[in-house]
Amino acid sequence: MTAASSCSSDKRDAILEGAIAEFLKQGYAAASMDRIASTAGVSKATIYSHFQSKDRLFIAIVDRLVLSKFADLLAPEQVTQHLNDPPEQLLRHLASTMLQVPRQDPEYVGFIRIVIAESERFPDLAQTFLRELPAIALESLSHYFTHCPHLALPDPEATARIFLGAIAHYIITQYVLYGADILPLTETRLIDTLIAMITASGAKPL
Amino acid sequence: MTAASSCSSDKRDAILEGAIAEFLKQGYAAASMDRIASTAGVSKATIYSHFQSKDRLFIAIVDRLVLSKFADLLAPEQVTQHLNDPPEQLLRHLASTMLQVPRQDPEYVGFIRIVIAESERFPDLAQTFLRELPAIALESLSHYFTHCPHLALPDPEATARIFLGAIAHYIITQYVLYGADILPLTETRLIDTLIAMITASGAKPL
DNA sequence: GTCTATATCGCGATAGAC
DNA sequence: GTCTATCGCGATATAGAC
Repeated sequence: MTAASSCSSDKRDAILEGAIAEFLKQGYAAASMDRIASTAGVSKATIYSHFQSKDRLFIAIVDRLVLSKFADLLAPEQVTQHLNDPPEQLLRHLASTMLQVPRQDPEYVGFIRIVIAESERFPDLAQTFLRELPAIALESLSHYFTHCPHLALPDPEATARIFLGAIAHYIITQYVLYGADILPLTETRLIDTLIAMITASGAKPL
Repeated sequence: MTAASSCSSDKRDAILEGAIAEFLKQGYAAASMDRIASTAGVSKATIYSHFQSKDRLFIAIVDRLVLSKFADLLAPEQVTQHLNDPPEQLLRHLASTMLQVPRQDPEYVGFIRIVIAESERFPDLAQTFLRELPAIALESLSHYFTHCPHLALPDPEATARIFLGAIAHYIITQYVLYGADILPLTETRLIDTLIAMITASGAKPL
Protein backbone atom coordinates (compact mmCIF):
# COMPACT_ATOMS: atom_id res chain seq x y z
CA MET A 1 0.00 0.00 0.00
CA THR A 2 2.75 2.46 -0.78
CA ALA A 3 2.05 5.73 -2.54
CA ALA A 4 3.45 4.26 -5.71
CA SER A 5 1.04 1.36 -5.74
CA SER A 6 -2.25 1.48 -7.58
CA CYS A 7 -4.50 1.07 -4.56
CA SER A 8 -7.36 3.55 -4.39
CA SER A 9 -7.13 6.72 -2.34
CA ASP A 10 -9.60 9.59 -2.33
CA LYS A 11 -7.01 12.33 -1.91
CA ARG A 12 -4.68 10.75 -4.41
CA ASP A 13 -7.45 10.65 -7.02
CA ALA A 14 -8.47 14.22 -6.27
CA ILE A 15 -4.88 15.31 -6.80
CA LEU A 16 -4.69 13.46 -10.11
CA GLU A 17 -7.97 14.99 -11.27
CA GLY A 18 -6.83 18.48 -10.40
CA ALA A 19 -3.44 17.90 -11.94
CA ILE A 20 -5.00 16.73 -15.20
CA ALA A 21 -7.07 19.90 -15.45
CA GLU A 22 -4.13 22.14 -14.62
CA PHE A 23 -1.51 20.46 -16.82
CA LEU A 24 -3.81 20.15 -19.81
CA LYS A 25 -4.80 23.79 -19.58
CA GLN A 26 -1.42 25.36 -18.77
CA GLY A 27 1.18 22.96 -20.09
CA TYR A 28 3.90 21.51 -17.89
CA ALA A 29 6.05 24.55 -17.16
CA ALA A 30 3.19 26.99 -16.51
CA ALA A 31 1.23 24.59 -14.34
CA SER A 32 1.27 25.55 -10.68
CA MET A 33 1.46 23.10 -7.81
CA ASP A 34 -0.38 25.67 -5.67
CA ARG A 35 -3.32 25.72 -8.07
CA ILE A 36 -3.39 21.93 -8.26
CA ALA A 37 -3.47 21.75 -4.46
CA SER A 38 -6.24 24.32 -4.32
CA THR A 39 -8.33 22.58 -6.99
CA ALA A 40 -7.87 19.20 -5.36
CA GLY A 41 -8.74 20.58 -1.93
CA VAL A 42 -5.52 19.44 -0.29
CA SER A 43 -2.32 21.08 0.83
CA LYS A 44 0.78 21.20 -1.28
CA ALA A 45 2.62 19.04 1.23
CA THR A 46 0.06 16.29 0.66
CA ILE A 47 0.81 16.33 -3.04
CA TYR A 48 4.51 15.94 -2.36
CA SER A 49 3.86 13.06 0.01
CA HIS A 50 2.03 11.15 -2.75
CA PHE A 51 4.20 12.27 -5.68
CA GLN A 52 7.77 13.24 -5.00
CA SER A 53 8.04 16.05 -7.53
CA LYS A 54 6.25 17.99 -10.23
CA ASP A 55 7.94 15.74 -12.81
CA ARG A 56 6.57 12.58 -11.27
CA LEU A 57 3.09 13.98 -10.89
CA PHE A 58 3.10 14.95 -14.55
CA ILE A 59 4.28 11.49 -15.58
CA ALA A 60 1.52 9.96 -13.46
CA ILE A 61 -1.25 11.98 -15.09
CA VAL A 62 -0.03 11.27 -18.60
CA ASP A 63 0.17 7.56 -17.82
CA ARG A 64 -3.39 7.68 -16.55
CA LEU A 65 -4.61 9.52 -19.64
CA VAL A 66 -2.83 7.13 -21.99
CA LEU A 67 -4.70 4.25 -20.40
CA SER A 68 -8.09 5.96 -20.36
CA LYS A 69 -8.09 7.32 -23.91
CA PHE A 70 -8.78 5.18 -26.92
CA ALA A 71 -8.24 2.10 -24.79
CA ASP A 72 -10.82 0.03 -26.62
CA LEU A 73 -11.04 1.87 -29.90
CA LEU A 74 -9.76 -0.93 -32.03
CA ALA A 75 -8.46 -3.72 -29.88
CA PRO A 76 -6.66 -6.43 -31.85
CA GLU A 77 -9.18 -9.07 -30.79
CA GLN A 78 -12.01 -7.08 -32.33
CA VAL A 79 -10.42 -7.13 -35.75
CA THR A 80 -10.48 -10.87 -36.17
CA GLN A 81 -14.23 -10.75 -35.65
CA HIS A 82 -14.61 -8.38 -38.61
CA LEU A 83 -12.15 -9.93 -41.03
CA ASN A 84 -14.92 -10.65 -43.50
CA ASP A 85 -16.57 -7.24 -43.27
CA PRO A 86 -16.30 -5.32 -46.52
CA PRO A 87 -13.60 -2.65 -46.36
CA GLU A 88 -16.06 0.19 -46.91
CA GLN A 89 -18.00 -0.79 -43.82
CA LEU A 90 -15.07 -1.41 -41.49
CA LEU A 91 -13.08 1.65 -42.58
CA ARG A 92 -16.08 3.95 -42.35
CA HIS A 93 -16.86 2.72 -38.86
CA LEU A 94 -13.25 3.08 -37.73
CA ALA A 95 -12.87 6.58 -39.17
CA SER A 96 -16.16 7.76 -37.69
CA THR A 97 -15.19 6.46 -34.28
CA MET A 98 -11.80 8.16 -34.36
CA LEU A 99 -13.25 11.48 -35.53
CA GLN A 100 -15.95 11.35 -32.87
CA VAL A 101 -13.44 11.45 -30.03
CA PRO A 102 -12.32 15.09 -30.15
CA ARG A 103 -15.92 16.23 -30.50
CA GLN A 104 -17.27 14.23 -27.56
CA ASP A 105 -14.23 14.52 -25.31
CA PRO A 106 -12.57 17.95 -25.47
CA GLU A 107 -10.03 16.73 -22.93
CA TYR A 108 -8.64 14.53 -25.66
CA VAL A 109 -7.55 17.57 -27.66
CA GLY A 110 -5.58 18.89 -24.70
CA PHE A 111 -4.08 15.44 -24.21
CA ILE A 112 -2.77 15.29 -27.78
CA ARG A 113 -1.49 18.84 -27.48
CA ILE A 114 0.49 18.22 -24.30
CA VAL A 115 2.00 14.94 -25.49
CA ILE A 116 3.43 16.79 -28.47
CA ALA A 117 4.25 19.91 -26.46
CA GLU A 118 6.33 18.04 -23.88
CA SER A 119 7.86 15.48 -26.24
CA GLU A 120 11.24 17.20 -25.98
CA ARG A 121 11.26 17.40 -22.17
CA PHE A 122 9.60 13.97 -21.73
CA PRO A 123 10.45 11.84 -24.75
CA ASP A 124 9.61 8.68 -22.82
CA LEU A 125 6.02 9.83 -22.44
CA ALA A 126 5.74 10.49 -26.16
CA GLN A 127 7.00 7.00 -26.86
CA THR A 128 4.61 5.47 -24.34
CA PHE A 129 1.76 7.28 -26.08
CA LEU A 130 2.88 5.97 -29.46
CA ARG A 131 3.17 2.41 -28.17
CA GLU A 132 -0.20 2.37 -26.43
CA LEU A 133 -2.38 4.10 -29.03
CA PRO A 134 -1.17 4.56 -32.64
CA ALA A 135 0.98 1.43 -32.64
CA ILE A 136 -1.91 -0.73 -31.49
CA ALA A 137 -4.38 0.75 -33.95
CA LEU A 138 -1.80 0.34 -36.70
CA GLU A 139 -1.21 -3.28 -35.86
CA SER A 140 -4.91 -4.03 -35.88
CA LEU A 141 -5.60 -2.33 -39.18
CA SER A 142 -2.52 -3.87 -40.80
CA HIS A 143 -3.75 -7.26 -39.74
CA TYR A 144 -7.14 -6.59 -41.29
CA PHE A 145 -5.62 -5.31 -44.53
CA THR A 146 -3.36 -8.34 -44.73
CA HIS A 147 -6.04 -10.95 -44.16
CA CYS A 148 -9.27 -9.40 -45.48
CA PRO A 149 -10.40 -11.55 -48.40
CA HIS A 150 -11.80 -8.55 -50.28
CA LEU A 151 -8.44 -6.80 -50.55
CA ALA A 152 -5.03 -7.49 -52.05
CA LEU A 153 -3.01 -4.43 -51.12
CA PRO A 154 0.63 -4.17 -52.23
CA ASP A 155 1.73 -2.84 -48.80
CA PRO A 156 -0.94 -3.33 -46.13
CA GLU A 157 1.10 -1.78 -43.33
CA ALA A 158 1.94 1.40 -45.24
CA THR A 159 -1.69 1.66 -46.32
CA ALA A 160 -2.84 1.41 -42.71
CA ARG A 161 -0.32 4.06 -41.72
CA ILE A 162 -1.63 6.43 -44.39
CA PHE A 163 -5.25 5.85 -43.40
CA LEU A 164 -4.65 6.44 -39.69
CA GLY A 165 -2.15 9.25 -40.31
CA ALA A 166 -4.47 11.20 -42.56
CA ILE A 167 -7.22 11.03 -39.94
CA ALA A 168 -4.88 11.91 -37.07
CA HIS A 169 -3.54 14.87 -39.01
CA TYR A 170 -7.08 16.01 -39.73
CA ILE A 171 -7.78 15.99 -35.99
CA ILE A 172 -4.64 18.02 -35.33
CA THR A 173 -5.39 20.70 -37.91
CA GLN A 174 -9.11 21.01 -37.21
CA TYR A 175 -9.19 20.72 -33.42
CA VAL A 176 -5.71 21.17 -31.95
CA LEU A 177 -4.67 24.04 -34.23
CA TYR A 178 -8.14 25.61 -34.59
CA GLY A 179 -8.01 25.26 -38.36
CA ALA A 180 -11.62 24.43 -39.23
CA ASP A 181 -12.12 27.77 -40.97
CA ILE A 182 -8.68 27.88 -42.59
CA LEU A 183 -8.57 24.33 -43.95
CA PRO A 184 -12.25 23.50 -44.40
CA LEU A 185 -13.02 19.90 -45.27
CA THR A 186 -15.94 17.79 -44.16
CA GLU A 187 -15.33 14.48 -42.48
CA THR A 188 -17.42 12.81 -45.16
CA ARG A 189 -15.17 13.93 -47.99
CA LEU A 190 -12.08 12.84 -46.07
CA ILE A 191 -13.50 9.41 -45.33
CA ASP A 192 -15.00 8.83 -48.78
CA THR A 193 -11.78 9.76 -50.51
CA LEU A 194 -9.66 7.59 -48.24
CA ILE A 195 -11.92 4.61 -48.85
CA ALA A 196 -11.95 5.20 -52.59
CA MET A 197 -8.15 5.35 -52.70
CA ILE A 198 -7.74 2.15 -50.73
CA THR A 199 -10.33 0.10 -52.57
CA ALA A 200 -9.05 1.32 -55.94
CA SER A 201 -5.51 0.24 -55.12
CA GLY A 202 -6.39 -3.14 -53.62
CA ALA A 203 -9.76 -4.36 -54.86
CA LYS A 204 -9.73 -8.02 -55.76
CA PRO A 205 -11.50 -8.95 -58.96
CA LEU A 206 -14.70 -10.83 -58.20
CA MET B 1 12.16 53.44 -37.87
CA THR B 2 10.14 52.35 -34.88
CA ALA B 3 10.87 49.16 -33.05
CA ALA B 4 7.85 47.60 -34.69
CA SER B 5 9.05 48.32 -38.21
CA SER B 6 11.06 45.82 -40.19
CA CYS B 7 14.18 47.92 -40.55
CA SER B 8 17.41 46.13 -39.77
CA SER B 9 19.07 46.39 -36.38
CA ASP B 10 22.00 44.36 -35.16
CA LYS B 11 20.83 44.09 -31.56
CA ARG B 12 17.27 43.42 -32.58
CA ASP B 13 18.37 40.55 -34.78
CA ALA B 14 20.63 39.19 -32.07
CA ILE B 15 17.70 39.21 -29.65
CA LEU B 16 15.49 37.40 -32.14
CA GLU B 17 18.17 34.78 -32.79
CA GLY B 18 18.66 34.16 -29.10
CA ALA B 19 14.93 34.10 -28.49
CA ILE B 20 14.42 31.51 -31.22
CA ALA B 21 16.99 29.22 -29.63
CA GLU B 22 15.54 29.68 -26.15
CA PHE B 23 11.85 29.37 -27.02
CA LEU B 24 12.35 26.37 -29.31
CA LYS B 25 14.37 24.56 -26.67
CA GLN B 26 12.35 25.44 -23.55
CA GLY B 27 8.86 26.20 -24.75
CA TYR B 28 7.13 29.49 -24.00
CA ALA B 29 6.57 29.25 -20.25
CA ALA B 30 9.97 27.82 -19.35
CA ALA B 31 11.90 30.22 -21.56
CA SER B 32 13.82 32.81 -19.57
CA MET B 33 14.26 36.42 -20.59
CA ASP B 34 17.53 36.43 -18.66
CA ARG B 35 18.93 33.60 -20.74
CA ILE B 36 17.77 35.25 -23.97
CA ALA B 37 19.52 38.47 -22.94
CA SER B 38 22.67 36.59 -22.06
CA THR B 39 22.69 34.61 -25.32
CA ALA B 40 22.04 37.72 -27.39
CA GLY B 41 24.74 39.66 -25.55
CA VAL B 42 22.44 42.47 -24.47
CA SER B 43 20.75 43.52 -21.26
CA LYS B 44 17.23 42.57 -20.39
CA ALA B 45 16.16 46.20 -20.55
CA THR B 46 17.24 46.34 -24.18
CA ILE B 47 14.94 43.44 -24.98
CA TYR B 48 12.02 45.22 -23.37
CA SER B 49 12.77 48.41 -25.28
CA HIS B 50 12.50 46.51 -28.59
CA PHE B 51 9.69 44.15 -27.61
CA GLN B 52 7.27 45.24 -24.94
CA SER B 53 6.74 41.88 -23.28
CA LYS B 54 7.57 38.20 -23.39
CA ASP B 55 4.33 37.61 -25.29
CA ARG B 56 5.25 40.04 -28.05
CA LEU B 57 8.77 38.69 -28.36
CA PHE B 58 7.37 35.18 -28.74
CA ILE B 59 4.90 36.31 -31.39
CA ALA B 60 7.73 38.02 -33.25
CA ILE B 61 9.92 34.93 -33.37
CA VAL B 62 7.08 32.68 -34.52
CA ASP B 63 6.19 35.15 -37.25
CA ARG B 64 9.81 35.15 -38.39
CA LEU B 65 9.97 31.35 -38.39
CA VAL B 66 6.71 31.02 -40.31
CA LEU B 67 8.15 33.20 -43.05
CA SER B 68 11.53 31.46 -43.16
CA LYS B 69 10.36 27.85 -43.17
CA PHE B 70 8.98 26.14 -46.25
CA ALA B 71 8.64 29.57 -47.87
CA ASP B 72 9.39 28.28 -51.34
CA LEU B 73 8.58 24.62 -50.97
CA LEU B 74 5.73 24.58 -53.43
CA ALA B 75 4.87 28.08 -54.45
CA PRO B 76 1.66 28.28 -56.49
CA GLU B 77 3.50 29.73 -59.48
CA GLN B 78 5.74 26.68 -59.62
CA VAL B 79 2.86 24.30 -60.03
CA THR B 80 1.63 25.70 -63.32
CA GLN B 81 5.09 24.98 -64.74
CA HIS B 82 4.72 21.30 -63.90
CA LEU B 83 1.12 20.71 -64.83
CA ASN B 84 2.15 18.22 -67.49
CA ASP B 85 4.62 16.33 -65.34
CA PRO B 86 3.45 12.78 -64.67
CA PRO B 87 1.99 12.38 -61.16
CA GLU B 88 4.65 9.88 -60.11
CA GLN B 89 7.40 12.36 -60.80
CA LEU B 90 5.79 15.42 -59.23
CA LEU B 91 4.50 13.63 -56.14
CA ARG B 92 7.78 11.86 -55.51
CA HIS B 93 9.68 15.11 -55.76
CA LEU B 94 7.26 16.92 -53.46
CA ALA B 95 7.27 14.17 -50.84
CA SER B 96 11.06 13.87 -50.88
CA THR B 97 11.41 17.62 -50.41
CA MET B 98 9.00 17.69 -47.50
CA LEU B 99 10.64 14.73 -45.78
CA GLN B 100 14.08 16.21 -46.25
CA VAL B 101 13.28 19.27 -44.13
CA PRO B 102 13.32 17.74 -40.63
CA ARG B 103 16.53 15.87 -41.43
CA GLN B 104 18.43 18.87 -42.77
CA ASP B 105 16.95 21.50 -40.43
CA PRO B 106 16.47 20.20 -36.89
CA GLU B 107 15.14 23.63 -35.94
CA TYR B 108 12.07 22.79 -37.99
CA VAL B 109 11.13 20.00 -35.61
CA GLY B 110 11.19 22.39 -32.68
CA PHE B 111 9.17 24.87 -34.69
CA ILE B 112 6.40 22.36 -35.36
CA ARG B 113 6.48 21.28 -31.74
CA ILE B 114 6.08 24.79 -30.34
CA VAL B 115 3.32 25.79 -32.74
CA ILE B 116 1.29 22.83 -31.50
CA ALA B 117 2.40 23.25 -27.90
CA GLU B 118 1.29 26.88 -27.67
CA SER B 119 -1.80 26.59 -29.85
CA GLU B 120 -4.05 26.95 -26.81
CA ARG B 121 -2.27 30.01 -25.41
CA PHE B 122 -1.65 31.54 -28.86
CA PRO B 123 -4.36 30.30 -31.23
CA ASP B 124 -3.69 33.19 -33.61
CA LEU B 125 -0.16 31.91 -34.17
CA ALA B 126 -1.42 28.43 -34.95
CA GLN B 127 -3.82 29.88 -37.51
CA THR B 128 -1.09 32.01 -39.05
CA PHE B 129 1.03 28.89 -39.39
CA LEU B 130 -1.81 27.03 -41.07
CA ARG B 131 -2.48 29.88 -43.48
CA GLU B 132 1.15 30.38 -44.49
CA LEU B 133 2.28 26.78 -44.87
CA PRO B 134 -0.24 23.91 -45.11
CA ALA B 135 -2.95 26.00 -46.74
CA ILE B 136 -0.59 27.18 -49.47
CA ALA B 137 0.80 23.73 -50.15
CA LEU B 138 -2.75 22.37 -50.19
CA GLU B 139 -3.90 24.97 -52.68
CA SER B 140 -0.98 24.25 -54.97
CA LEU B 141 -1.41 20.50 -54.94
CA SER B 142 -5.19 20.76 -55.34
CA HIS B 143 -4.63 22.92 -58.40
CA TYR B 144 -2.28 20.34 -59.86
CA PHE B 145 -4.67 17.47 -59.16
CA THR B 146 -7.53 19.39 -60.73
CA HIS B 147 -5.73 20.34 -63.93
CA CYS B 148 -3.17 17.60 -64.53
CA PRO B 149 -4.16 15.88 -67.76
CA HIS B 150 -2.97 12.48 -66.52
CA LEU B 151 -5.42 12.38 -63.63
CA ALA B 152 -9.18 12.44 -63.14
CA LEU B 153 -9.61 12.31 -59.38
CA PRO B 154 -13.11 12.30 -57.86
CA ASP B 155 -12.10 14.83 -55.15
CA PRO B 156 -8.79 16.53 -55.89
CA GLU B 157 -8.80 18.69 -52.78
CA ALA B 158 -9.46 15.83 -50.38
CA THR B 159 -6.82 13.77 -52.15
CA ALA B 160 -4.28 16.56 -51.73
CA ARG B 161 -5.21 16.82 -48.07
CA ILE B 162 -4.63 13.11 -47.55
CA PHE B 163 -1.30 13.16 -49.36
CA LEU B 164 0.04 16.15 -47.40
CA GLY B 165 -1.54 15.01 -44.14
CA ALA B 166 -0.03 11.53 -44.28
CA ILE B 167 3.42 13.01 -44.83
CA ALA B 168 3.00 15.64 -42.12
CA HIS B 169 1.82 12.99 -39.67
CA TYR B 170 4.82 10.82 -40.57
CA ILE B 171 7.11 13.76 -39.69
CA ILE B 172 5.32 14.23 -36.37
CA THR B 173 5.54 10.59 -35.33
CA GLN B 174 9.10 9.95 -36.52
CA TYR B 175 10.80 13.23 -35.59
CA VAL B 176 8.65 15.23 -33.16
CA LEU B 177 7.57 12.25 -31.04
CA TYR B 178 10.77 10.21 -31.44
CA GLY B 179 8.85 7.27 -32.87
CA ALA B 180 11.26 5.94 -35.48
CA ASP B 181 11.84 2.74 -33.48
CA ILE B 182 8.23 2.33 -32.36
CA LEU B 183 6.51 2.92 -35.70
CA PRO B 184 9.19 1.89 -38.19
CA LEU B 185 8.43 2.67 -41.81
CA THR B 186 10.80 3.78 -44.53
CA GLU B 187 10.10 6.94 -46.46
CA THR B 188 10.19 4.91 -49.66
CA ARG B 189 7.31 2.65 -48.62
CA LEU B 190 5.25 5.65 -47.51
CA ILE B 191 5.82 7.52 -50.76
CA ASP B 192 5.37 4.50 -53.03
CA THR B 193 2.10 3.53 -51.36
CA LEU B 194 0.73 7.06 -51.47
CA ILE B 195 1.52 7.34 -55.18
CA ALA B 196 0.02 3.95 -55.91
CA MET B 197 -3.19 4.85 -54.09
CA ILE B 198 -3.55 8.15 -55.93
CA THR B 199 -2.79 6.86 -59.38
CA ALA B 200 -5.05 3.86 -58.89
CA SER B 201 -7.98 6.05 -57.92
CA GLY B 202 -7.52 8.63 -60.66
CA ALA B 203 -5.56 7.25 -63.58
CA LYS B 204 -7.04 8.22 -66.91
CA PRO B 205 -7.23 5.50 -69.51
CA LEU B 206 -4.70 6.10 -72.28
C1' DG C 1 19.36 53.17 -26.95
C1' DT C 2 21.61 50.70 -23.66
C1' DC C 3 23.15 49.74 -19.38
C1' DT C 4 23.10 48.39 -13.91
C1' DA C 5 20.42 47.66 -10.18
C1' DT C 6 16.27 46.60 -8.20
C1' DA C 7 11.19 45.97 -7.23
C1' DT C 8 7.81 42.54 -6.75
C1' DC C 9 6.00 38.36 -7.10
C1' DG C 10 5.07 33.36 -7.48
C1' DC C 11 7.43 29.23 -8.01
C1' DG C 12 8.91 24.21 -6.32
C1' DA C 13 9.98 22.10 -2.35
C1' DT C 14 10.39 21.32 2.79
C1' DA C 15 10.30 21.58 8.21
C1' DG C 16 7.88 20.48 11.94
C1' DA C 17 3.46 20.24 14.63
C1' DC C 18 -0.32 17.09 15.15
C1' DG D 1 -1.07 11.39 6.39
C1' DT D 2 -2.10 15.97 6.45
C1' DC D 3 -1.69 20.44 7.74
C1' DT D 4 0.47 25.65 8.26
C1' DA D 5 4.21 28.35 7.56
C1' DT D 6 8.26 29.30 5.29
C1' DC D 7 12.74 29.02 2.71
C1' DG D 8 15.42 30.21 -1.28
C1' DC D 9 15.39 31.05 -5.82
C1' DG D 10 14.49 32.80 -10.36
C1' DA D 11 10.85 34.87 -12.91
C1' DT D 12 8.97 39.27 -15.59
C1' DA D 13 9.29 43.85 -15.72
C1' DT D 14 10.97 48.61 -14.62
C1' DA D 15 13.60 52.98 -12.70
C1' DG D 16 17.05 55.90 -13.53
C1' DA D 17 21.95 56.98 -14.91
C1' DC D 18 24.55 57.74 -19.12
